[in-house]
Amino acid sequence: MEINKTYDPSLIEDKWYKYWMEHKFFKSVPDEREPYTIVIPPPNVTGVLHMGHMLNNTLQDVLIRRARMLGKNACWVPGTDHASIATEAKVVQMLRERGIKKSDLSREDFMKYAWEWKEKYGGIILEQLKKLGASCDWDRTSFTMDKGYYNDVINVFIDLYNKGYIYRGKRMVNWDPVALTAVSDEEVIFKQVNSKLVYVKYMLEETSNLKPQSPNFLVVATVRPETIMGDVAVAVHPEDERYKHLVGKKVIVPLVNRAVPIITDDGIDREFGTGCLKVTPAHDIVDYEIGLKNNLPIIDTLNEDGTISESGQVFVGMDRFAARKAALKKLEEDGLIEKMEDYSHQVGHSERTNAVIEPRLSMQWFLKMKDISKPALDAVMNGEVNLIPNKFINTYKHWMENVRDWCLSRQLWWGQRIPAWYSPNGEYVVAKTEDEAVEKFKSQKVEVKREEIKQDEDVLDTWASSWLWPISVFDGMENPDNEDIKYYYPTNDLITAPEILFFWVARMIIAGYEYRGEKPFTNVYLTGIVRDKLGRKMSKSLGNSPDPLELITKYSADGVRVGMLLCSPAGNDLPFDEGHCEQGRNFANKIWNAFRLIKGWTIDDSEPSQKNQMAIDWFSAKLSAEIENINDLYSKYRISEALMASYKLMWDDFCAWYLEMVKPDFVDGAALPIDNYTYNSTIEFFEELLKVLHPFMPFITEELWHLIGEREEKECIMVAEWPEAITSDPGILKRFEALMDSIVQIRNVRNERNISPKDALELYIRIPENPVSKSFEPLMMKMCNLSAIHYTEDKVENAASFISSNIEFFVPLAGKINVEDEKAKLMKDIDYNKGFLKSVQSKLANERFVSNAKPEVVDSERKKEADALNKIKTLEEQLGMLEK
RNA sequence: GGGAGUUUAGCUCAGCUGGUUCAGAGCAUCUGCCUUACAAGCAGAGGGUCACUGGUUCGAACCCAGUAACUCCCACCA
Repeated sequence: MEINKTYDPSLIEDKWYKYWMEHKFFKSVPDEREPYTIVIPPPNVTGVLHMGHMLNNTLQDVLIRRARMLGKNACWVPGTDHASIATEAKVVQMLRERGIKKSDLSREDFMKYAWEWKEKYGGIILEQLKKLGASCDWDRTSFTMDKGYYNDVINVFIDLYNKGYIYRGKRMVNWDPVALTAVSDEEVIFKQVNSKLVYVKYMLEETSNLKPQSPNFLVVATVRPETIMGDVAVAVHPEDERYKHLVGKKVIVPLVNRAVPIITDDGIDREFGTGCLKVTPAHDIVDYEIGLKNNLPIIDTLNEDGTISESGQVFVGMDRFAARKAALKKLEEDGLIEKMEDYSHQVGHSERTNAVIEPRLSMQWFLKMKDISKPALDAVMNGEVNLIPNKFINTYKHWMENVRDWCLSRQLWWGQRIPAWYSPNGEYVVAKTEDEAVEKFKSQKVEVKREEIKQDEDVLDTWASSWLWPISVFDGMENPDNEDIKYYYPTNDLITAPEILFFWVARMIIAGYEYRGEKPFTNVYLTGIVRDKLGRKMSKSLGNSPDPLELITKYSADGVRVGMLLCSPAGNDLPFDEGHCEQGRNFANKIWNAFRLIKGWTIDDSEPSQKNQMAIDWFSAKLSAEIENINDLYSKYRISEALMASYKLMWDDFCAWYLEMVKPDFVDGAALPIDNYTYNSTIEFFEELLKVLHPFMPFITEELWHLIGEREEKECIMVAEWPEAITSDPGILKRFEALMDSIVQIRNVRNERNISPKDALELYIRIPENPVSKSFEPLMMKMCNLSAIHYTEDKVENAASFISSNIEFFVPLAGKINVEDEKAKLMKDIDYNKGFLKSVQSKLANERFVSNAKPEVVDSERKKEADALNKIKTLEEQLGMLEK
C-alpha cells in the first residue's frame, strides 16, 4: 500500500462527517443509558462563525464525544437565536438596498421579509459548525422563534404577569436612537470620550435684590448644550454658600427663554463645574429623579431617532450632535458662554449599534428581579450549580445581590410580540389572543369594541426567549412531563463566554427554578475571550479575526481544534496565534506517520524478543497511568491539560520512545520482520491512543481507525469505548525512568562532542553485572547505537562519564576527548553539588528544623545529604583521574 | 468611586492541603543531524531574585499585610 508522506485532510473530513451523519451517530433518543446533555449557546441567526464560536463549540464537541465514548447517551442540542435587534438591523439594511423603507411597510409585510431573510441566510453558522466536526443532534435543531418556542415565551410572559412579577411603567431607559429601541443596562458599554464642558450663563429673571457687584447670572457647566431646551430647573447643593441667596428665584433658560426655578438637591457635587446643575428630566437619569422629587415638568426635546422634537422649539428636526454644534454657536452669539474646557468622561454606547445611548423616558414592561432571582443566587452559592472556574462566583453573587429590574420590551417587530392589549382609553389587559383580551376587558368592566383594541407594538427582549432554552428545546414548557424533558433535564454542562454570565446564564437558572423547580444545568464552563496578538478582543468591526473556515482549509479541522485548545484554560483569555494551529496540524502529521511506520512492517511468527516484551510492558503501564491522569483532568474540566497530556503520550511516549524501541532494524537495505505479538500489541496501543485523541481530533482518528484494521459497517471510533486504565506494576515506570535518563545522558555525550549518530559507541557501567542491568542492555544498545556494553569495577580512562541513578557510566572516547573541557564540566558539577550539600547541611544543622519538621521530611534531607556526599566523592575521583 | 481577578522562562500556561514532583510543560531560541515513519521531522542544550516590599514560619512561588502594573465587572457625577 502506498501511503502519502504527509497527512492530507482535505477529502477525509467531509467524508467522515457525512458517514457519521448517515449512520445517525449524533442522534440521541431517551433510553436506559445515563444521559449526557449539552444545549448549545444558540448563536445569532445572523451570525457567521468567529473564533469565539470555534473555541466554544470545540470544547462542547470534546466533552460530548468523550461522554459518548464513555457509554453515555450523549445529546448536544443545536440551534439559533432570533436575536431581535441584530436581525432586524440586517433585514432593514437588506430592504434599504432594495429601496424599501421599513416605515413604508406594514408589520405583517415586514415580518414576511424577515422570515424570508431568515430562511435564506439564517443558520449559515450551523452549517459552518459541521466543518468543525460538531457532533450535534441536528434533528433537534431549535430556533427561538419556532412556533412552539414562540408560544412558550408568550405563555411565560402572561404567567409572570399574572404572578405579579411583570409591571408596566414609565421609566428612564437606555434608548438606542439608531436601532430605535430601548436596550438593557447590560447592553450599554461605557466608553471614555473626550468632549467639551461648556460653562453657560443662565440670566437671573429679576436682579432687583442682588448685592452690588454680584453678577446677574448663574453659570452651569454641561457637556450636552443641545438639551438646554429641556431644562426645567437649576439645582444647587443646599449648603452651598455661593448660591443660598438665590434658591427659590428663577433663571432664564437660554435658547428658549423659559423661566425656571433654582432648587436644591443633596446629590449635587459642589466641586464639579460651578456647583450648578441644569435639570433636564427627560434626558438624564439623575435629573429625572430630581424632577420627580421636586414635581417638575418633563419636557422631552428629542424624537426617538435622536433628532430635536417640536418641544425643543429650536433646531427642530436637527440631529442631536448637529444640534449641539448649533446650540454652541447660538450661545456664543448670544454671549452666554463663559468658557469651555476639555473634558473626558464615560459615555454609554449601544453594544449592538455603537450609537451613543440616550436616556429616554418611555413606557416599558419590566420584570421584578429581586424575588424571582433568589433561588438562582442560592443555587450557585450552595454549589448546586458550579461555575468553572469558580472565581466567577464572586462576580455572580455581586450581580445577583444588586440585580435591577429587567426591561423586557424592545421597540422592534422581529421577536415575540408582547401579549398586551390596549383600549382607546389606555386601559390594558395581558392576554394570549384578541378574543381573550376582549373577554378580559369585559370581566374588568371595560366596555370596548373588538375593533378598537390594539395589541402592544413592542416585542420582548431576546434574552426573554433564550432564558427558556434548556427547557423549550425539549418542549418542557408546553409538555412538562414529556419523555425528553424528563430524561435530558437538567442538562449537564453549559459552555459559554463569561460576558453573558448575567444576560443569559443567570436568567436560565432563574427560569429553570421558576418553571421546572430545578436547575437547568450542573456545570457552567466559562471560556475565555479570544484575543488577537495585541490583546484586543477579536471582533468583526476591528477586522482582526481570522476566518475560521480559512483556518480549517489551511490547517484542517483537527489542527484548528487542537490549536484552539492548546492554550485555553477555563476562564482565561486566549491570545490567538495561528502558530498553535500549525502545531495542531503538525501533530496530525506525526500521528499519520506513526501509522505509516506501523503499517509498513512485515510480520512473522517468531517469538517477541525480551527487548520488545519490556517495551510493551512499559508502554502498557505508561498508557494506563496516563489514561488515569487524563480522566482526572477531564473531571476537573482542565481540557487544555488533558489535551497536552494526550499529545505527549502520543508524541513522546509512543512515537519517540516506544516505537523507537520496537522498530525493527534494517539489514541490507530491508527492514527485518516484526513478531506477531509485538505487532498486535502495537496496533492495540495505537488504537487506544486514537481513542484518547478522538474527542480532540475526530477526523484523523476516524480515518486511521479504519485504515489500521478491517471494520464493520458501524464500527467507528466515535462510538468506540473510551479506554480503560488497567492497574499495573508501578515499579516498571520507575525503572524505565532510570533507563531513559541514562539513555538521554549517553545521547548527550554524543551530541556535546559532535559524534555522528552513525558511529557506534561502547559503554562501561561501573557495577557488577546483574540480571536487571543485563535485561536493559538491548534497549540501551538500540536507543543509543552502542556496539557493546561492559561492566567494570574500576574507573575508565579517556572516557566521558556521567552518573545516573547513583551508577557511574563511562563512554570511552579515545582521541575525541578534550581533557580541559571534561575537567571544566566536572568542576562545574562538583561546585553545584557542593552548594546543594551546603544548603542541605545547614538545614540539618538547624535544631529547630530537626525538631519541628515532619520526620519523613528530615529523613529525606538526610538522604539528600548522603547522596550529595557520594556524588561529590565520585566526581572528585573522576577529576583526579583526568589530572593524572 | 466600589468589587473581583491576574502578575512564575521570549510567548502561553501548570505548580492541588507551605518541605523529593527538585521551580515544570508546550511553543519559540540555540547546537548537531535530510539516520529508509515523519525536516509539518530526529537528538540534545540553554533560559526564571516565581511583580515589588515587609511579616508569619525551622522552612514561602504557595499563608498574611502593603505597593505597583494590567484585566474584568458594577456605578447617576453633569
